[in-house]
Amino acid sequence: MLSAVSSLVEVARAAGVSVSTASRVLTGSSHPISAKTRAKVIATAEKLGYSPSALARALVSRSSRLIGVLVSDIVNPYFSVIARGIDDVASRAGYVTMLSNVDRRTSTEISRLRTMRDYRAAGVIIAGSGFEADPLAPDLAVAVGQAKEQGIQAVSLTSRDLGCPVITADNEGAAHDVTDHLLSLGHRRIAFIEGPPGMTTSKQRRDGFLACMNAANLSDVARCLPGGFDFEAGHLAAMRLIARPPLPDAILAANDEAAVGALNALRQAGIDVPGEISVAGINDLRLARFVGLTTVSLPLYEMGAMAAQHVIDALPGDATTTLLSHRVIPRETTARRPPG
Amino acid sequence: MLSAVSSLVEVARAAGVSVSTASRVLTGSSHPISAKTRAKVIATAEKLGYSPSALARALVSRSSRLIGVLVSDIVNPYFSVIARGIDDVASRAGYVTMLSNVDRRTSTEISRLRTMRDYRAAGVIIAGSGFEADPLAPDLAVAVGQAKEQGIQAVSLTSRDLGCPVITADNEGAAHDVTDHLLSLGHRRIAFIEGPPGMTTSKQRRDGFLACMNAANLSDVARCLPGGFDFEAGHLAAMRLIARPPLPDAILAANDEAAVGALNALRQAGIDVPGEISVAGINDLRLARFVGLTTVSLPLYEMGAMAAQHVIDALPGDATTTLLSHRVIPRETTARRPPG
DNA sequence: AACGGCTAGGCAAACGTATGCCTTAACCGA
DNA sequence: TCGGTTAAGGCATACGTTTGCCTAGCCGTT
Repeated sequence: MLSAVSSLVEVARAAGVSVSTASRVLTGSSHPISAKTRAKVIATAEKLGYSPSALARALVSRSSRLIGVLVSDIVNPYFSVIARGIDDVASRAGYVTMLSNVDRRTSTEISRLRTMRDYRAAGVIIAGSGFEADPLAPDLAVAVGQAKEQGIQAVSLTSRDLGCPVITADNEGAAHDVTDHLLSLGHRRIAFIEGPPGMTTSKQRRDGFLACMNAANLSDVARCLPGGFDFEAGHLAAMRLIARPPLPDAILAANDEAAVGALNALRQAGIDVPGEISVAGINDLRLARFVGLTTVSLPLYEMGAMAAQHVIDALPGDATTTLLSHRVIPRETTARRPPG
Repeated sequence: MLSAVSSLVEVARAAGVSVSTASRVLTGSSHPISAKTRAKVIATAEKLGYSPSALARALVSRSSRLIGVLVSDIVNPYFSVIARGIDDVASRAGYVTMLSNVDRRTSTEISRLRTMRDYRAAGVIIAGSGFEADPLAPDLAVAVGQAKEQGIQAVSLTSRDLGCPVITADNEGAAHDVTDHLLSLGHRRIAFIEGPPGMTTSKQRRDGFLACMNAANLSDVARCLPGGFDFEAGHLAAMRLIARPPLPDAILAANDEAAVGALNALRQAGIDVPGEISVAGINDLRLARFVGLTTVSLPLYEMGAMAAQHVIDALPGDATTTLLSHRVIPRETTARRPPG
């Protein structure tokens, strides 16, 4: 209470024991300590408001309880749900997360990864957006390699080839299944609003869509439009569809936000959803529930949780890929195709 | 590249200099070093993939570049925007943020604060939800006091009495101004859907609403309904209003999410917004733009940025309160009151 | 009586870095 | 020639822990 900062040394002195004894009491070591001494040390530590230096601990034990988390943008609900999953299992295990926003910039990703390394993080979870085609991508892989060499666990949440285990959603399957849902409602001419070009996730979702359409022998009426992962992109893409009739039977957007943007454009144009056209998205963010959007729920929280658990358990598994399952959530923006 | 982990000692040896010289080169100390030696050290460090231990640095310099951030729930956009503001200025200054979700539980808040202290954070930014009436609130203040004694900067983002500087939005003013906006559109009978009971923010927003109504001599037609900060709460509150006609002229919700919930209930009941009734919220989350909700924009990002800057600059200012300004954003859910 | 094992506790080294202080050499002006 | 300043670099200590190894006493066994 009096001293500005109290170290183990001070606690030991005040309790009349050696530093090692104090340490052993406070860490709950298996080394035998008399009940009396133990109580004395604990009481003294309490009284002095002792706070063990996690820094010193990490230094000597050569392992911190820090987990680095790299996301594109924490404001994006996609990433915040992942981050939440990570933090929940991390803090339950006594770990703390270092969060960093990298804004889809691989160079930033590399630099932040280096920072996490400097802090001797137990592990790093990379949930950046994953631009496969980025010329810096190999450098990132190198940085990941260096981290691993230093004993830092790395886990990727997008399936880029980073030389570390990947835990991710089955994006392709998700897109496939929601497409299938639209087909089961009788829709045939389906337009797909793509995600940002170059991103792994974008590609996987488009592949899923096309695979499903192909399997149904509908590849000739499948249509892909350039889009993006945000509201405006969806809005714009839908406007373009509206401008060149006839409208498709249904629109699938690579993303809930884009789907809502499309929804908005359609309704502004006086087009009834789902009366005249169905709309669906992917992700099942809270937003989707608000507007009643049909979508597919991705295991984002679980991805984060699992990745954190992987780091904490110091699991190996170098090139393993874990695919978590999804679920189509039908809501009010999709309906059976109207006759005619 | 070869050694699993390389320390300054190894770099020094490999470069044929002493540890202190290596240190001075790598930290850019003002101590004079010959250009040749400097180059040699830098090259060696590069070749060995040297990563300076931030832990050891922090230990010896007695100050880390870690900033603790306590939020209720990072998935809530309110907090993620704040967190983004923090991280942007933090990482630009070479700091890294430790994020922790405390779920409105003061006990968790205290425990996480302790963890941040153990890591000798340079500062802690407390953006928990702020339950004033919580019996543990004094304990939190004590924990903050201990942290400060240890040289840890503390900043609160809600105006609880924590004995540390407060940087916050003018919640009362925001509610006042958006109420005023509704009045200026001719509305008189306004219903306010409150936030969760016991929270500072809830109370301030209600106060702002009531103050504005009082000033307009309309306290007799001002009506407050219990609500909450989420979609369901707004939905429920609106349902109750619908069940007992007549409808008010307008509804102000303490929150965008609740406002959207109310909007949803009204439209489900076939009530035209803004034709028959106006609806407004507070916060101006992305969601508000999507649904065209009239709201008031709060400086959440700036709050975070400013708090981080405060920590980094190690500013004093014990009991100071900084109020950041807001702006009413009229959109499509409010309109002039229909005649009759 | 000698010895093994257990309990309780202390000593000191190590983790990786920063920095105050010292030494040496070179250089400059008087 | 000499004192003084400056450049360049090394030595050693400190930061706050953990932990392997050692000591001392005590008890029980043979």
